[in-house]
Amino acid sequence: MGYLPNATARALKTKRSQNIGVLFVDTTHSGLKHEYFSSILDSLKVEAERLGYDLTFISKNIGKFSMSYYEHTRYRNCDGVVIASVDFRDPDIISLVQSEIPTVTLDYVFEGHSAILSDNTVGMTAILDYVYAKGHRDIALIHGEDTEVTRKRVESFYASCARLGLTVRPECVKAALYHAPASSAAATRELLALDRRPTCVLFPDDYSYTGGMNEIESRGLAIPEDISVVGYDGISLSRLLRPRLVTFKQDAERMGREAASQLIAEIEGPEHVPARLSIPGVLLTGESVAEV
Amino acid sequence: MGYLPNATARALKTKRSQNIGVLFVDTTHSGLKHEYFSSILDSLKVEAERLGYDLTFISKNIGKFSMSYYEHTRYRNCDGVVIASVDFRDPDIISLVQSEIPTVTLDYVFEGHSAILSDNTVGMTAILDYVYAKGHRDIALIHGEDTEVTRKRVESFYASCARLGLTVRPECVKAALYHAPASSAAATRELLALDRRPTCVLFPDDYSYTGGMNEIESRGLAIPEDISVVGYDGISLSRLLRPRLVTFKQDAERMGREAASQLIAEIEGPEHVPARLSIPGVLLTGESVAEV
DNA sequence: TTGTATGCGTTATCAT
DNA sequence: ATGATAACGCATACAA
Repeated sequence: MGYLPNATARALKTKRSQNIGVLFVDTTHSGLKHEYFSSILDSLKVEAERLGYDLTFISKNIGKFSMSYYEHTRYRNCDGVVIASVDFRDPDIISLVQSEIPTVTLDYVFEGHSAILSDNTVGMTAILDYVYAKGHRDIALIHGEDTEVTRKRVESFYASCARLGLTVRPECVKAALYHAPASSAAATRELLALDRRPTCVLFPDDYSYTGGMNEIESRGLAIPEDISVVGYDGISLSRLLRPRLVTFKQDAERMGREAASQLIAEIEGPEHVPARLSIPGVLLTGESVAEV
Repeated sequence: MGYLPNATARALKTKRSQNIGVLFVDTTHSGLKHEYFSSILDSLKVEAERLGYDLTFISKNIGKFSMSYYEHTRYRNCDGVVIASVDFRDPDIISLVQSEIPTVTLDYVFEGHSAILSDNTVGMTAILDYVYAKGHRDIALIHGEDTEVTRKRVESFYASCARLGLTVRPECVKAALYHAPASSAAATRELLALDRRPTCVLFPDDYSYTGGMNEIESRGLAIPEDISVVGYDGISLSRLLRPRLVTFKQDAERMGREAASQLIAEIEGPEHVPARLSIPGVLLTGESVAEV
């Protein structure tokens, strides 16, 4: 009969807000535009709402006042925080994680805290097995900036090459930035200028690949006839490019869902033990890798 | 010295939460994955935070309890709500807008309330002028589901054709769904089956176009040699497809920013008069429209 | 079972 | 100016 509960008053009393903080920092100002992250956010939202929680974005600055993430989380009384797409070495992030507030990180592990991980080791292994089976023996890698994800993929790249008996030429491993086509374009330019061109190039992600794609095509080279390429992420773009891009699809939808349920389990049952979930992906084939 | 303000207690006292509700309902479960909307959300977030407000998602159900949008907004004590990507004829939306809570809608006008509008009339006009200049006289339109945006575009399509002296064949205007490649694929199939094939097809949006693209290519037809195509939105995908898609870019970044500043102006100054902002876009050219 | 006081952390008001 | 106090709306603990 017209009565409306008031979450504010309830939260003040119970110390529980039924509200989850979300940390999506647009490092490169592409946080939410990256389909991998927007998919995670989407499923995170759906699952959190299903379990009775709302989502609030947590930022460093609220107006003129600058707060730490921890302070902002406390300020908003969030019961827990999902941390994704940030610099995990930021002391501010570290102190949030080490506080009393339950946290779940995506694609990064803090010892003793829950983490949802895309299996980058398996992903890179699957890619190398695929291109090896296609006959490639001289494979270049363009990797993203130095993060835990990158380290996993690079390690797996070297390990797989060793297992397959491939020698990796140092000049064929280039550093670039994630989700930045121009950066991968520059790395591609260097690879194409080598005396002996690799037969296949692995890109940091599907979107970055488009920078390399333009670079290759503008030189009059054909994909995959002249050079083979592989992406990472498996976003819808990879299905729409021609030739269709071989890539490793990360199950972003499941990652968001698991992050929500894991965090809420921790909020509601403090005895709940932190878990480390590795979410499997799947190799998507296409026409971007030639048989050699 | 370790003192932390508590937004909950402050909100309880002041009736102001410095928190803005966001309504992004995944009608087709693609809400946040649509680059147009994720761009809006991104810039909305940045601007709101700059002005000292946080963002909380508002949904219909919070756990087992089902609430109206209005109830949910009150429950969370939101100072205002940004409404995007929803069914604006939903009575629940209408009662939220008609309540005492300040609202700003995107791409829809409620009389007496603020709205941020992408200029669909100008967009469609620009497209028709462009394809007319390229020599096309037999143009087909695949439009999205019945919304205000669609109505604007369809009206502008007919008006532009009339102005240019083009006759529109009824069988060349097809209904499909936004952001649903399969739906546009079906419409494309019907158009291709016509005795007299139109020389140019306008799609509901860039992403939907990919459904039509596959349909056209699978018939062995070439774009734009056999048939010309135009998208809408100007998302990054449109710059990456080959041939590059002619499309009308909506300034999503500015729309999000204006929505935030407009809503906050209204929250902070109740005397603030509701505004109707039309945000201009720009035609992006490509190679998807042939000279005929 | 049903009802009534107390306090959560703020801000605003009032008296000093 | 400075400091004490009531009230915001709810949940909880306790009394009836």
